[in-house]
This record gives sequence, structure tokens and C-alpha cells, in this order.
Amino acid sequence: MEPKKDSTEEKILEAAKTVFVTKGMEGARMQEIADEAGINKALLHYYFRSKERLFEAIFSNVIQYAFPKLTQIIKTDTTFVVKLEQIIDAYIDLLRKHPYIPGFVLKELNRDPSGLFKLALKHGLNPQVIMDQIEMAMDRGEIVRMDPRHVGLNIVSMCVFPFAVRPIINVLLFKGDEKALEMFYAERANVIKQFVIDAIVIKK
Amino acid sequence: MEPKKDSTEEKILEAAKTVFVTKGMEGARMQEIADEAGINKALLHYYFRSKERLFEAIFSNVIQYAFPKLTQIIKTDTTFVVKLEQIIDAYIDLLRKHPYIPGFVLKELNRDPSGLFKLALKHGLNPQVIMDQIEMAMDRGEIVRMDPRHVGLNIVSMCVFPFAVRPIINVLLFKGDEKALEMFYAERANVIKQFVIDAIVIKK
DNA sequence: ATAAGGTTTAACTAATCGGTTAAATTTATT
DNA sequence: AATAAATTTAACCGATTAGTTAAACCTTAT
Repeated sequence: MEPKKDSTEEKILEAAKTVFVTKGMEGARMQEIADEAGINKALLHYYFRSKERLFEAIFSNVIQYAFPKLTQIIKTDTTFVVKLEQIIDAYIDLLRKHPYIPGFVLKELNRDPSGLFKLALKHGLNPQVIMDQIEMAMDRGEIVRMDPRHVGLNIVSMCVFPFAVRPIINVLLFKGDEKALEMFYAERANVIKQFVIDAIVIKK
Repeated sequence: MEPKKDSTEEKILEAAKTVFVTKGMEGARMQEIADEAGINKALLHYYFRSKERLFEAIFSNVIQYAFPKLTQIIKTDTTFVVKLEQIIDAYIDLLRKHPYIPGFVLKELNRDPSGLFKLALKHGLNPQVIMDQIEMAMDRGEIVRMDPRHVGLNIVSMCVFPFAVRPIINVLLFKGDEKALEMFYAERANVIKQFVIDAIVIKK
């Protein structure tokens, strides 16, 4: 929280983030993090005693990009459609700015699912709030009635999955054309909004 | 292809599949694979010279669960809706039988995306066939007109993503109740079919 | 029986990697 | 200038791991 300037600690955290996110916990090397930060391995251990401690500092910070704060939006006093549009826009924007986060988080949570318990408590991850809002929209007759968990999962799937498989899409659909790929991602917010609305919103 | 009986080679391949899929290429240990196969490390290297060779044998075999043969279904001479239903059913069935494949394939393809080129050639991965079929359904007026890549990606996302994040869903939505989780996955085929049909099929 | 190939045992190499240490050097503080 | 803290250097430790080797042992077909 504290290190504001380009202090050594900040340089380390930035370097560690880069290396951990691209290589993962197991693939990352302390020497590489030190190089990336422009310091040496001894100093790296001088600041963060162990690789595990450093990783946890990074992971706990990065997790907010994967589970963003949606509670402000979802508790707004508007129609479900408006909330839906705002949430999808916000989520896709966030993912476009941090495209490698989904792959990283998936990898690490599959490696050690127990870490999720701590994170759920620490960051107040509570899908129930979202489920409740979906259910209330059904009660108001705004959307068709179905298991809200499936609704939520469908939306998250369409938002996150394309980023988690970015390398695959890049090869299979765009043959390496990063420019076209980025444009494709930019389109997704509107595509998903339209898709979900047509699928579940009741027309009057 | 050849080893039919419970030959040593078959035992090794089975053991390697188990270990690689659960631990990944980096996390897997040759000793553990040898133990799992009930043999020793020397014999393991006697059959498969290196870890990399063994891994490639496994990965090339496992990849068919991730990119199943959909061409037979999609080339059928029926309406798009019927094809859609068959494909989603087949895909969800496959994933329920091999729930850890998505996580594994994602992890490894993110680690080394270059491997995808070989696989695309070797297994004839050709999304264009599917894109063409989607476009033809639009021409026939069966579904609304939109970028077929988004359509395909939406469907695949809703099918695959929930399996890739199985540990997360298990904790966040089911608090470890594997029984309820499995039932939830069983529901998904129908949920996705209904969702997609409502989203893009034109009612007459 | 014997020859060949499959299998085990056990020790070893070479490389990698996280982490430590101690001394020297630089930088900032008083 | 003197002191303390930050940083570098360079060597090292201990553990892990992929892969090798050579000898012995077992199984099986000829």
C-alpha cells in the first residue's frame, strides 16, 4: 500500500507482477524477477524473504482484476438491463486492459484451489449478492425465470473465456493478426450485451 | 495406436496421462509417472527417451477431447438448430467425462502457444468449416445476422469455461458439494441450448 | 539350454533453483 | 566526518530433478 515513488520495493513488485503473470508461480525465476527489477537476487530476498511471500503479495493484488468490484453497479436502483450493460462494459474494459490476468488466475487457482478460501474472505467475494439481484429481476418480470447461477455463469463465461484462450484465438481465428484480434475484443462488449438481452430479457 | 493389451507401454501412457493432466508438464515428475505406472524411472526412459517426448505423446492424444470432431455433425443436412443441439450435447457430454481437460489444455497452450501450429495441422483444426455453416444458416434466415466468430466463441465459452474454472465454482457456488456440482454440469447442456436459441434463432 | 529382450536396482552426473552468507561498496542521514 | 542503511558481489549450500549407466535379474521364445 505504502510505496509510492519508484522505490526499490515498488520496482520489485512491478517486476514480480510482470514475471509472475507471464510465467506463473512455477515458471517464474527469482533471478529473472531481480533482473527485471534491475537489482540482484540478494536484495530481492532482502526485501521479500521468499518466493512464496512475494507471490502472495502479487496474487492478492492481481485478484481484483479477476473479481472486480461489481457490487456498486449491481446495487444501483435501475432496471436489470441497465445494470447488465454497465457490468459487461466494465468487465470487458477491465479485461482489455489486463488481458493476461484470466490465464494467470486460472492457472494458479487450478494449481492451488485452497488459496481461494482466503481470497474469498479477504476480498469479500460473494456471488450471492449477484444471484439475489438476478432473482429479483425475475420476480419483477424483467427476465425469464431460470437458475440464476446459470445466468451469471453464462455471462462471465462469454466475457472471460475469450481472454483466457487468447493465444488459441489469435492463431485459429486471426492467424497472428494482433490488430484484428484487439478489434475483435473491443466488439465483444456489445455482442455479449445483445446476446444476453435477446436470450433472457422479456419483451413487452 | 498399437499397444492394445495392458502392455508396459500402455501402462506408461495411462500413468503419464493421469499425472500430466493433473499436474501439468512443469509440475509432473518422471518419478511420479513411473510410480503411477508401477515401474521404475530407468524403464520409463527406456520406453520414452525424454519427458518432452512423453508429454507430446500425451498432449497430442488428449487434444482431441478439447477440439472434438464436430465436422460430422455440422455437415449434416438438417436445420441449424438441430446441429446446434447435437453439438452442444456432444460437447458437454465429452467435457463431463473429462472435466480436467480444459484446465490442462489451457495451461499448456498458454505456456507454449507455438505448439498449436503443429496441432492445427496434425488434427485438421479448421474453424472455417463451422463459420461457414453459421453463415449459411444466416443466409437461410434461420438465425440473426452477426459475426459468426462471436457466435461460435459465445457457444464454446459457455460450454468450456465452467469446466476450466471448476475449482472456483466448486468453492464459490457449491461450497465443496461435488454432488450438487455434478448435477449443475449435467443441466448445462439444456441451459446453453435454450440460451443460444433464444438469443439468435429467428422465430417464425 | 540359451540367447534376447524386458525389468530392476542403485548409484551417479549435470544442471537448475531457492535461499544464505559475509564482506565490500555505495548512498543517504545526522 | 561519522554512522547507519541500502546495495552489490560472489561464492556457496541444499534440495530437486531429468537423464545416464552398468550390472544383475527375470521372462520368454527358439
